[in-house]
Amino acid sequence: MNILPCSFYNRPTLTVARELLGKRLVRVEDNIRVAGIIVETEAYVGEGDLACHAKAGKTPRTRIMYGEAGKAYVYFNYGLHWMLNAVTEREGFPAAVLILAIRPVEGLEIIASRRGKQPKAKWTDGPAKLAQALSIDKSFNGVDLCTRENDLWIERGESIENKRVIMGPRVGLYSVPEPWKSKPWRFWVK
DNA sequence: AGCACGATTAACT
DNA sequence: GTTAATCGTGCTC
Repeated sequence: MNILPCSFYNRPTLTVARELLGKRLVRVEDNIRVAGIIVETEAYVGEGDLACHAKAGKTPRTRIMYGEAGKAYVYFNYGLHWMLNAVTEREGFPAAVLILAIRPVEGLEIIASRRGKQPKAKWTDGPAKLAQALSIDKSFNGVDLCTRENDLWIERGESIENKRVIMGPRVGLYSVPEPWKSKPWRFWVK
């Protein structure tokens, strides 16, 4: 079985964010695989991280992040967009890894049908773009990513050497105070 | 019940 | 570089 087990996610969030690079995000629609290699992630770590939604504590929205590692946390933003996260760390500690970008490798026709108005390089190079390309919305909030049952999981993929990995500040955190705004908790493949 | 704002995107100039 | 699109969430009254 190539699917990453829940134990993969039940570790420090920064470690999971780094190791998700090169893994294969898989979505199954009508028995057709739509998938891509993860090339960019960000870590959101606990109530103390003022960039993390869990800064507001346990609410209906953040409830999933307090649950078991290996669940999907999907939320709606800017009144338009869905974002996919993987919940990390032990139950009770709210943390997750946001999947920011993938490189499409399977189901290219389906992706093109949803993203074809844009050039290929921009099909899945943002969190809301890949959610649209893989048809991920609120119905996936809270689903288990560690099984084949929910038509959404993450598999082993490519090995990414450290020298190909760049770390930098997370994006889009306009009103987040320092030092959280500048924490180098974004990881991407060169 | 009302309000300000957001882990973005695409289409502008 | 700037900006509209668009609504759920969490906070205040």
